[in-house]
Amino acid sequence: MDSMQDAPTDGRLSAFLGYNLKRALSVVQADLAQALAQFQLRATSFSALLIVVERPGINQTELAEALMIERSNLVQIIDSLAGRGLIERTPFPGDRRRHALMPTAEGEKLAEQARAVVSDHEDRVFGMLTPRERTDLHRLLTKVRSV
Amino acid sequence: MDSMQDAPTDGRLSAFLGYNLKRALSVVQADLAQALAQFQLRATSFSALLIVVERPGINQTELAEALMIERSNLVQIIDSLAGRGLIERTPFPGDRRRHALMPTAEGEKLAEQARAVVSDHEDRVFGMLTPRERTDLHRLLTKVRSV
DNA sequence: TATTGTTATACTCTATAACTATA
DNA sequence: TATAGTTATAGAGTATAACAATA
Repeated sequence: MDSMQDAPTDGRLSAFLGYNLKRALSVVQADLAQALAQFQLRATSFSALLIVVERPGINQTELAEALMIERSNLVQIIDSLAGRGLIERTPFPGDRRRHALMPTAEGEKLAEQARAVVSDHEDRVFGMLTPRERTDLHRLLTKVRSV
Repeated sequence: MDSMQDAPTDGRLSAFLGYNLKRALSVVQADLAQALAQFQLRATSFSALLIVVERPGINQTELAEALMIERSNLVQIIDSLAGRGLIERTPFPGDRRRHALMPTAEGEKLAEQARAVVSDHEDRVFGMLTPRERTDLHRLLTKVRSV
């Protein structure tokens, strides 16, 4: 059969989708980390910044839910972004427990620059896929993640 | 257009393939960890055991390369599997620096049981995909991971 | 009583440097 | 000099419990 694959060094593990998912992600993450280093952003702080720019006024509980991380682990990420003047914790109208997270002008500018760099990164690491394959992969991953 | 998606709470982040890759993997990993808990195996120790069963006599450097992890981080994984009598470090013929890793009978048995459980796990987390979609996803991930 | 943000803590995963014994 | 296995360590990611302020 010409659908036989060359035996990879990780053998039948390669038959598992989950294993290939992990190996693919590790390739992508390594390139992304390098791409974001110039902005001193990690993957999660980039994601957090992007959402604050897109949904100004969001609070930390909502942001943690959107990113699917713990509230407690978000604190230091917000601390870092706020410390660099990229976002601000402002009073939340009508509820003094909450902080309305707002991007600064500088934060919006950096978010846009970083977004372009991440777009280039995606073209790089997914460049071996045809446009059709990329939309297929996107659709399949979306299905899996929303189980 | 009916290809419009409902706006997800993570907004335009969802347009990035890498982000969906990460979210999909986190769903898969959570289910896998639960599935392997009954064997007191983690994802990586399961993978290591499977490869030793498949490639008896492999040494630690080769195993680390096959799993794409650091040799140093493999040591405790091997310690744990060996401590449970699932594999053994045996003398490597002709080179006393190396260990030839060999599965025990019990190790082979557990590997087979765990493999079946992981197969069920994959049917569970990828069950919303058609067989065709699953092979498509496998092919696309293999392309990405081998960049 | 419940929620928001926060602190502290612990566990896993990952990466690097340095050591030993062997080659 | 180089390689295989090992130890120690530090950074990052992740999860849980508990607290103060506020609702």
